[in-house]
Amino acid sequence: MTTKKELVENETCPAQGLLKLLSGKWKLEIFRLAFDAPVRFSSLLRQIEGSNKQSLSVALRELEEVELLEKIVITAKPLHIEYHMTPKGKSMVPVLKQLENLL
Amino acid sequence: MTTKKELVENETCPAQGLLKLLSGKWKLEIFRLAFDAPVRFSSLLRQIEGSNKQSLSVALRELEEVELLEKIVITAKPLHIEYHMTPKGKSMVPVLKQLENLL
DNA sequence: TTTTGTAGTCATATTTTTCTGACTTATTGC
DNA sequence: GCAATAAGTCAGAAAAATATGACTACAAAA
Repeated sequence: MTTKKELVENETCPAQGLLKLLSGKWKLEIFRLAFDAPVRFSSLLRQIEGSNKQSLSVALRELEEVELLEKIVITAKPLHIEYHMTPKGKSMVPVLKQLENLL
Repeated sequence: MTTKKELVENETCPAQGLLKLLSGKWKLEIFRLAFDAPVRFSSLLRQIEGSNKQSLSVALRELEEVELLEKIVITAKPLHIEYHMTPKGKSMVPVLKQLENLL
């Protein structure tokens, strides 16, 4: 059995794991949209042009696995699913902003 | 003609470009080693196990292009080449460290 | 002068990531 | 009941990233 911690410890560079959390063609964009408001599968598919079901599906699952997003089933009116940014996700935002300012 | 700035502005998410600077299998490790001391092609090839000439060559060129490393020809004794971390590179280090602490 | 070390390039494989299109299950609106 | 929307899965195709092995050019050492 391989835990998340072991995976990170196997990395030669500690930041590598962190960078990986957001590596992938669509993850960062999904993440940014989720910062503004909870996101939904079907609207992401429409909003993010050039994206596709499969890739978004994988990206959302992985963002969930690393606990940057949380999947929530809304059992109201038109019953749907939302992905919310977690506290861990929120904690990354200021660091990412710093990165932006560096360029 | 496409400038670096245009490329960045085409990104939907501003941090995307930044994350890309260090995306790739070996870049972050090269970058970390270059923080400790200037690095050389042949020693990287020995130090970074699992790596190969081609990939290191490409990674070094790209790190140079985005101005995180600078290539310097040492015309002394055994005439060789060193890659030095630039001020821009150095400025990223504390942000990367913050990222590490986030996990 | 033949070998060794450094710093690569080039063409070609192999691997990994991403995309496409068909299909599924459940709910809701008409 | 019938079509539409939401949220996917799956197999296979295409594209992008990495790796391999052969080769080059130059300098220095034996």
